[in-house]
Amino acid sequence: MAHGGKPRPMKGIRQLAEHLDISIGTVSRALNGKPDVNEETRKRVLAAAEQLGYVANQSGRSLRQGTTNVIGLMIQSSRETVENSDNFFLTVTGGLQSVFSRHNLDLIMLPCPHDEDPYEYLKRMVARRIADAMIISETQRVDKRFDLLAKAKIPFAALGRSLSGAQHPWADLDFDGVVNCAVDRLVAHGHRRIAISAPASEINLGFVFVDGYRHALERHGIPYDPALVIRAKSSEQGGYQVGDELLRLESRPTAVILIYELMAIGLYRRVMEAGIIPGQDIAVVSFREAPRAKFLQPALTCFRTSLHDLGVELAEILLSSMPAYSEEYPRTSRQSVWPLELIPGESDAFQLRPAK
Amino acid sequence: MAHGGKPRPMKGIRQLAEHLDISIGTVSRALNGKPDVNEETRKRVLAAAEQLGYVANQSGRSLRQGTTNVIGLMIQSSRETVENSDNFFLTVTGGLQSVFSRHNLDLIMLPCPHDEDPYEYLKRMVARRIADAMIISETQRVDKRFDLLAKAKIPFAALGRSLSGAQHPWADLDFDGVVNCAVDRLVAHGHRRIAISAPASEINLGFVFVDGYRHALERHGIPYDPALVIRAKSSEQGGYQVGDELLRLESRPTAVILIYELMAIGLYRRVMEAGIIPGQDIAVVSFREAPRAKFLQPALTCFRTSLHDLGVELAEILLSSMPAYSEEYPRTSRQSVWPLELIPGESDAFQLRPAK
DNA sequence: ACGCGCTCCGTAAACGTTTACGATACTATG
DNA sequence: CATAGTATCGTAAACGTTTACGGAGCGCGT
Repeated sequence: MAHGGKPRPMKGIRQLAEHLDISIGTVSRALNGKPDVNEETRKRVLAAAEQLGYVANQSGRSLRQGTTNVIGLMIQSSRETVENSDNFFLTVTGGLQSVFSRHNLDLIMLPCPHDEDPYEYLKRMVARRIADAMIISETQRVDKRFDLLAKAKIPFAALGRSLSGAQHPWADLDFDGVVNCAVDRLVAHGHRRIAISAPASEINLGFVFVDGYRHALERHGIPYDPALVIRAKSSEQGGYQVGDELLRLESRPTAVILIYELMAIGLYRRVMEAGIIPGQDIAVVSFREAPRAKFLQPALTCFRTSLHDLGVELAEILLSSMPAYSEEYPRTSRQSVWPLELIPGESDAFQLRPAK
Repeated sequence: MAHGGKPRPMKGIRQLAEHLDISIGTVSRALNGKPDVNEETRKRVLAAAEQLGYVANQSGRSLRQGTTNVIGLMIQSSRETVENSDNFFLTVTGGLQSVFSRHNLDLIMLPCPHDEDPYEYLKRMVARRIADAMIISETQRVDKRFDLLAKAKIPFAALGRSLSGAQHPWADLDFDGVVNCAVDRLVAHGHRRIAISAPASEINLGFVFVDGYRHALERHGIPYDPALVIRAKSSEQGGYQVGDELLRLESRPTAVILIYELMAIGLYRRVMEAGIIPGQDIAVVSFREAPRAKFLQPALTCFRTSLHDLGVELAEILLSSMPAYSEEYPRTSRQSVWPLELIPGESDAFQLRPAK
């Protein structure tokens, strides 16, 4: 019988067992839904735990069963990211959690400090066994983190495709599709000289984007001109810089593909300073709609997708490669390119005059 | 002697001890910098640990000493946040980490899912003892989380001031100062009818901002008109909406104070659609410079601060309220208002004609 | 009466650390 | 030489769980 104890915080499963006059083994089994426990006593245990606010100590639990029920999402708060990701991660995180929460898995974000090597940071986190599985982002062209995780035998998936080594699980946006669609569209409007902006080529994204661009051009029999590839930051500032570079080119392109919509703000500004009007003198198409640039004039033609759903996809890919959940998420492939939808605007709506 | 073992991953401190032919107690003491261990053996232990890649299992450690060496930063990825915080958190996080890392404390971000009650989420995290201390953000006017943390006796600090209950530790931006400065400036330019935008008043920020605004007006003998307080989201969209509301007012304000710089993009757009030119027909001043709006025309008068340094301040406040670190961070006050710097632009640079 | 299977529960051993305590060897002191 | 003090280390007990194992009670068929 309860000896008048008020619901003060529990000290452990032992107290809860004493309170109920049963053994701690039974209490544990009752709480964890094990089969060999009377339904009657299970109810009593659950009720008492609820009332006394008992929650199993995570350290004890993980120590015993070697599992933390936590998924880690590593992000680099690099200057680049901080400036351009405009809550990319928070949005994807929502999708991830909607899946993980079904399995009582908690997601934590692990922000790697600016001044620490991402590899060392991840190594530390892995060694501490802070999470059962890891999601890494902002993958580099060659990224040692893949080997680290593989060697440590910890399940993982990448947000952003991997080119390094084996067939690691990842989900990524369909850069190829976007670039293909953009080039097709521009060519159909009469453009032949099409510039493109991309981040540094060590970053996977920077490589893949330009690669797709080159192939798309080839399909149309347009020669690839490296001078038209402009490396810039994915920010308004970067867009301004892209504008600068465009104006500096001897034979100015008639169209430009941006990798990040915010850049359009800076680009518009720069070219308009030079008396060039977007959507009239130069066509602009951009990847990945940010809600930011909605107010641009003329309206920007861009590609949109649900980052939330991308998170869902990535979560399922990760779970499918975790032994404890793999049978629940059977997959034929653990790589996924996520489609985007074209949002036509006015910024590329004009037909180029055939006259040079 | 090492019996030819290649540096494969360690299984525990026991193996490391066997490898070195000393007891696990000594190994533990050596690794943790305890005094009663020979400097010679300490070196050997450290070297072996480094070579074999041994890192103490966090679960075992926390179980024993009841501490995790982790600080949790809870964020709500609410729609509001996702849309407007533009990496506010990631930037502050950098400052937090720069302090925590000096004490081998790791920061993890705990994103509360949209569909979960923040209070319940925090309760779960606290019960799991996932972190030694907590930082909460986006505090509400009355926020039960403060009581929860206080009752659980877990050290915490808030990013955003608290109005609920006792004197909890927090750091926050100096909204009062900003609003005062903005109103002073506008009044000096001849404005008397000044509108302001703010988020919903349940959010502390929404309340504090408007409160400061009212007091500033009173100082100048200008009556407070509730109709001039426009509640809107802190996004371009919200700015557009603010423009709408302004145009709808019978006696149109000659100036407006925005709470978030991005809103200016939408606001500019809306009022210009109505033929009203910012910085000429209406004065605009905004709080908290986002790097986003740098390209606005006319340049926006706004207030800037270092969110990184705000993070540093917040970290020190938190540590000062943790018994293990308090002597290292002595403070007279655990509440801190963080100053901002005025960045004059052209958007409020005109003198209002005295004629009505 | 006996054995068997089933349901339910208690016991105790792990999991990997840290740390209080005691043991040992050595040095200094009388 | 005896003793006290110091430096260094080993031993074992915790920390809070989960879970393999076995035991008690019961019903049932032979």
